[in-house]
Amino acid sequence: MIDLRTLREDPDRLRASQRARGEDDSVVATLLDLDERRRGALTAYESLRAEQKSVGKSVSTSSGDERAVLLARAKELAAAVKGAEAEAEKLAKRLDELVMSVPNIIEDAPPGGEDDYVVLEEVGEKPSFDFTPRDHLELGELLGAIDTERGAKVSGARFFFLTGVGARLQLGLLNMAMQQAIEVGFTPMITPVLLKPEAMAGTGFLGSHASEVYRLEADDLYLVGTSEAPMAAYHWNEILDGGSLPRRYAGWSSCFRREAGSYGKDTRGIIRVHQFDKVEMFSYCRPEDAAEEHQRLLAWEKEMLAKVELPYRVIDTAAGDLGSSAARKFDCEAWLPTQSRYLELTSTSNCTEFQARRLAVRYRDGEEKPRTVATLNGTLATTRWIVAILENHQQADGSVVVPKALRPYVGLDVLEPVK
RNA sequence: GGUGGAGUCGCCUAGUGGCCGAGGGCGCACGCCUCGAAAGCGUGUGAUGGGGCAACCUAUCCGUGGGUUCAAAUCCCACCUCCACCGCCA
Repeated sequence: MIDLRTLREDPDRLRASQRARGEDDSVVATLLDLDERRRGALTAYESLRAEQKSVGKSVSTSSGDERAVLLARAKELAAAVKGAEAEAEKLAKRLDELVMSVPNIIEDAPPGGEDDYVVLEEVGEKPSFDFTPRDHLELGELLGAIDTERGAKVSGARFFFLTGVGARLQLGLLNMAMQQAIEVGFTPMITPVLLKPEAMAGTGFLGSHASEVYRLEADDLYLVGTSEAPMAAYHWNEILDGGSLPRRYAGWSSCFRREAGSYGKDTRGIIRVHQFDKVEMFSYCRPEDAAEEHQRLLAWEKEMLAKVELPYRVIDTAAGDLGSSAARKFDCEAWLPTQSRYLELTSTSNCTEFQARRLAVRYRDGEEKPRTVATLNGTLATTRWIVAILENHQQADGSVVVPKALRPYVGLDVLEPVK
């Protein structure tokens, strides 16, 4: 959620951000008005309550007629306090709901919608084949690595089995990601994948993306779409020691997505699936360090992409295409030879204090007042990477060369067809 | 799933309707004492919202949410978490 104090001091910043996202900027005026009325109602309630407390006190020390008079007055006040409190709460609730619906204030993201991204960099060379390249599913079946047919039989569309070298490839890839993270000081984590409603709502995943989330009705729990959610909620309602920042976690989890509304899109293979595995970086840091931390996360993503020797580009996502928590987002997209397009492999977001404010994650230096931390996240590896690895490193006979850095983790230099 | 017990300020604990506007201890900070330190003594000690240039003032917070009452840490209801035991189970 955005900070009301910042809003009061500099409402134009939010107006500009809303416009860049292509959203309504009149919400600012509504917010300011509601905020003022709420503060007025709060003051009114507080003075009534103070009087009620002092009159109540004197009831206990008085007797006889005096006591009867005071008691009558106290009863009046009790009713008035109740009314004033209800009014203040009503306004606070309305303000709260409105504040929660406002997305984060962007930081330097290019204005516009989905297609208005800016390409920051292109890395590596797209492969050229002297044969007709096979797509990842054809390769996966040839290698005995991917079984979508049985995935569909057992669980339905957009489910799959990783078998044999497919399973080995994923384990190797994610292990390599974990190892890299550990080497630069991340705390490795294996997180819960079921979250309570409050935790899920706190991380912002029940907003506009609520229909993407699986819910277990009988237990009132949600399946996470990314370990960002449990890692963000990890320090929920805590005050961290300022000296411990930045705190970096690398979470390994399965991720679950309903993919509602994506019917007919990426239906072949394992590009868009209901369940996959991911190693995610998550960082808690001081707000003034967040932009720099964002660059670090991006650099670590690029390091991973270099290790698997994929051609890719880095894009600066446009404001209108950011999630509600993100102030800025960089995606790394690998080249997909058989579709002649780029496919998102990583995504790193700077959520500034937006996510942490809602979850009340703060830090303190010495005797100073607690301040809200900034949170950031970024992808280190996912199941989807297998798609790009298979396609880019394939050979004419259907075998796939394992990138050098990955070999020790997979235990194979080349994946050979099994049929 | 069942039964019983417990949740109070960073930690331990007092607290059975108004003297709790939460007491004490530990810890921590500052001061006194000391050549210096320890011990001892004294003072202070959280979060959040609102008001104020500020010192400060004010409201809320005793697991959470409701309720009773002029008044709730205290009484009532529901829920959550932890502990113990029983049952079931990978």
